[in-house]
Amino acid sequence: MKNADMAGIFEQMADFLEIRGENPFKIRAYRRAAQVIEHLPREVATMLAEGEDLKALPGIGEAIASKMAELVRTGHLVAWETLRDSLPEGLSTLLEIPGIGPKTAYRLATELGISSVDELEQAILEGKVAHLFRLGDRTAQNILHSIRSMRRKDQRIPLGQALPIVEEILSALRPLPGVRNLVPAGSLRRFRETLGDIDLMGTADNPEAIIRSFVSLPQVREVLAQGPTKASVILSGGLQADLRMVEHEAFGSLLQYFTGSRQHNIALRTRMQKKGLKLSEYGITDTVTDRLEKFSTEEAFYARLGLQYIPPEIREDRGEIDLAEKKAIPRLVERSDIRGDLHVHTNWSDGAASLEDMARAAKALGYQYLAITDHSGGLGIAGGLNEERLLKQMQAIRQLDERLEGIRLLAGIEVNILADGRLDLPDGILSRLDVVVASVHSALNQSEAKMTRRILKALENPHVDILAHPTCRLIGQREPIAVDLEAVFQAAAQHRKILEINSMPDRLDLQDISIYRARELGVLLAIDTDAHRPEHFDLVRFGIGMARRGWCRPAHILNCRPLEEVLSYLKRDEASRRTG
DNA sequence: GCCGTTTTCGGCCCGACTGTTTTCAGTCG
Repeated sequence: MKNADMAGIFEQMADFLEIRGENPFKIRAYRRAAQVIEHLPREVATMLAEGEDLKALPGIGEAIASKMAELVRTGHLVAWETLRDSLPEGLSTLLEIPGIGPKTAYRLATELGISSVDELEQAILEGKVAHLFRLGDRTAQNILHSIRSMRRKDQRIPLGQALPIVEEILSALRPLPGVRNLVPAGSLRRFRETLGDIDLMGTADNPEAIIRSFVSLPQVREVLAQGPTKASVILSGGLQADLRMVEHEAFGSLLQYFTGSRQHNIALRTRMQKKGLKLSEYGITDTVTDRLEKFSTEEAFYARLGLQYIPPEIREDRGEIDLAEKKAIPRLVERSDIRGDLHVHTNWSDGAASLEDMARAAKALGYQYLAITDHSGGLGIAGGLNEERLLKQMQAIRQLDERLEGIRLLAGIEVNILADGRLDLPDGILSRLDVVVASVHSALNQSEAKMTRRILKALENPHVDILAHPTCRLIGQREPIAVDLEAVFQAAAQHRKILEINSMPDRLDLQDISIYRARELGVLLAIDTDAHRPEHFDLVRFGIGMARRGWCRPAHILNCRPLEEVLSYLKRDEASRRTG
């Protein structure tokens, strides 16, 4: 049983209990547990096998810990099955419709016998829903509307698709007269890999005018709601975007509130409640004097709570509040820490730009070094390099490197890991390169055991330096390969290999919780772009976002180190392999 | 169901909006 499945079951437990009108705090406990499990950096099954006490996890007590153990041991949860069987069928499906909560779902199921979205649609059209007590025609039409818009769009979209849209909107609104602040909040600001909607926050002298401009942007397909300080719209891609404007003085608490995460805010408010402080988007209220204090910046807001500033990417209620109290939040990696890129392509293989163009683009960014790592040729990847062409390219790289001032070019390769774990270039030529990036591009459907052996074998090769996009996932398109990541991390730590954080927005691979775990195990990481054209260098911000979500400091990232240290790491690595 | 520098029992985050209502339940973020 994987963590994601287990989290799903506890989430459903919460839904079922809510439908049955159980204690709301019990329900919340199950939801919290589901969140915690979903974001664990290790599999629960592994933790149990190693004799760890699940009750040590936040939000997990006696009852839920034993249910988790039951799931791992038997693959079943009797309590969940009993609950499910006690309720009408199809309730979970109805709950997925926005605007339908547990109460409404239960009444639709029991009073009208509805068990699917199609049946619900039919019932609305026949006017049955509008006749239920406390549900009028208006509500019925709204439900119908959400059913139809739900069918139109896929739920969450990748960060990389959303960000350009957001930036377009921001650059249209920011120059308007009177605008003082305008920024994204929500999961976008926290750099979550997918988004359900877009939240924008702002302050302006004339908020209503900004709202009006927002709803009349060309990207807006439909206006869901529009008031003097808030509007919700559907963009042409089907994505929902909300804009909220507040007074300048309250911007800090607004931004904090809507950046979330929900779990972080709940933890924060619970804690401050005990100190007599009530937190909201308007500010902080002293519950004794009932006086509201406003904050124009997030920094001031956290400071008033006696906390160090907490970067948005780690606001997930995973211990950051305790650390902020002790002023011990780590200094997370930033873009300005990045000194080079160790995985890029050129038109020698499937890239779009020449060696020189890529090199100059990297230099323009102030990078100290750039590794050229085109594809190896064995597997039909467009223009992959065979041994002969690789030798020619090495020569071209060395020549260009001599000619170019201010940046060091490293000769490398992205070599395929074949189905049996061998590489598709011989050791002889790999040993002459500055850096060897290895990755899986074929036979993606292997069993977990086979795939794990395959990758471990590649990591045992003394010439391999970096394992690129370790799970091979494409967000929303291709599932990650089946692989025992814990074993990969341990092998990487043992052989002192580097794991990649691939910045391509549709990859983001490793993902945040894996980065967290790899770092914990002492694995060195590299934030690479896998750039295929100069503009791709900018994508590094996505990799940085992931690394920050994994609590990485610059010390955890190889390409935050200066050239000499990178070279000596790669070389020392080789020396240690020879002796070992 | 979880949790504890007020507590092993008695609490548990906060506010807005909507639609249906003459005071509020349900849903959402």
